[in-house]
Amino acid sequence: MRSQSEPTQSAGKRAAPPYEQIKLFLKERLENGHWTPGALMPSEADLVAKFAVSRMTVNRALRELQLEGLVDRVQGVGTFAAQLHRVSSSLTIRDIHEEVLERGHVHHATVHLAKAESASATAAQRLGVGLNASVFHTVIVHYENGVALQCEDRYVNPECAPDYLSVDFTKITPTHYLLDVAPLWEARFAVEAGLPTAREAKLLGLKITDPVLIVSRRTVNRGVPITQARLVHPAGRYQIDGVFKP
Amino acid sequence: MRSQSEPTQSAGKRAAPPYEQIKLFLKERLENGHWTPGALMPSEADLVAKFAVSRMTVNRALRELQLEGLVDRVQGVGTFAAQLHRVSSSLTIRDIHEEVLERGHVHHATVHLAKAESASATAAQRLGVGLNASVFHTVIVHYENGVALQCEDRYVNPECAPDYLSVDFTKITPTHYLLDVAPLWEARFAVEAGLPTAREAKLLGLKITDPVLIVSRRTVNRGVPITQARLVHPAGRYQIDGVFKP
DNA sequence: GAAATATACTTGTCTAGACAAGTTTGCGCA
DNA sequence: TGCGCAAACTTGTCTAGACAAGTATATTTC
Repeated sequence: MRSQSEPTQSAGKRAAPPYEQIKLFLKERLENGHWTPGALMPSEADLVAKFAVSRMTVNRALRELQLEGLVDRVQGVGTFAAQLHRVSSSLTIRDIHEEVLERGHVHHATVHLAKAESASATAAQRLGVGLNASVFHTVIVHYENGVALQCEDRYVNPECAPDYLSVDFTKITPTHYLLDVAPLWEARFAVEAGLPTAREAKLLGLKITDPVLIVSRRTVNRGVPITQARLVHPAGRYQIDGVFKP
Repeated sequence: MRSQSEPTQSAGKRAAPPYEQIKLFLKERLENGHWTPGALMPSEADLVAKFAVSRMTVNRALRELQLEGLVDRVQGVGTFAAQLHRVSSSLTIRDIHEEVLERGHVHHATVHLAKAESASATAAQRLGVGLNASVFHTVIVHYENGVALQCEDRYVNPECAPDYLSVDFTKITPTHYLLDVAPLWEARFAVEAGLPTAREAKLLGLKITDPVLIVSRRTVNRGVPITQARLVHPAGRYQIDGVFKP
């Protein structure tokens, strides 16, 4: 017969493995403030005794909480409840198509430019290639339920995606396509406010004095630039959201 | 004598433990494209043989790569190189003081409002408390090297931080203070472009037609609202950056 | 040739040690 | 009373199994 604190099995659906039950127990204690940030938590030995499991099982639970940023561990000292500021302020920028679908809305795109060019100084600087290098350049507008949501101005390195220009970007986003053909290993991006260019204003149905949210993103693999995109969104029509709840 | 592929120890500094060496080996192979996303990677048994370690050691390496989003694992099938789009698009919003210091610059703050109020409809809605509930309200401008960078308009729940108004916010940021006294467990935030209010424009030295980057952030613990902040940044003076490189 | 079954392979998870390494606490001695 | 050392506690990491559970492959049977 298992002790009261021993990881148990419920009727019907399979119970979570003991290491997950221990994680959940500790998470709940953290959530209800039993240990405020900086507070010392029970040692591995304590938890081994409490849950009647092996130390490796307890260790896995604690290490995963540590990797999730919920606890801090110091060799020889102990395990402490963590302050959650850093982990609670993370957010993820999504592919526009996926984002719109997740809202239960309809995404469509119109292609306004798709051609090979010699890189201008701006293009070269944005993509990280040499002046006059051959680059692919697309300008696409994305809509949610018929409303312009994003103007995507993108340069692509032909070396990484030679067939880029033959793709129908009314059916698949460049982001999605490039994921398949040009896997990334590094990315840099920035989020800022600004004003649209005249062209962007026109494509988005804005005045050039209307504020926009600009996400710039550049991806690289093995030192080779893959793509650089400038994603422009009308203020009031688009925001990036984040939620944190362990 | 250790085999060629056995985790080894280098002269001088202590070698990484075997599980970390295996992670590094696999990361390097992933980085150089040896396995492109979706490709099947060696099984745990293969890696056990290759590195002459126990299966638990290999398992830990793979599981941590999985938690970092670099590989996908399917029980009974195998381990696969992951597509990195989602994990590569994450970024973290920092405390302004810490961010400025990290750039090697000087941060200072001026306090323009710090008082207890009855929550207006706007304040109540923003913080998630009842209309006319007592709330603390501060308006603070943060500078980097003397240049206004952020106007912070914040409401705080007195229940969570009763001594909030007695704090000198020219010496510590509200974010930092609240971290200590009112640990969070949940957070919601949004990043968008917009225009400043007349007051924000004045405090930031802007015209009300100048675009701004607005970060809204609300934190909660055990269902109780802690704080809500509207952080307004002049376009051109501030951006949120992210870098991804496993 | 298809279906059923067995076998093999793979990940998921656990145990019960073990030793390394770091830190804290307690004890003995000057 | 303070210092040095030993003991105890704690996390870091590893081993060598073991069994569970999922999937893929091979074999057997109809």
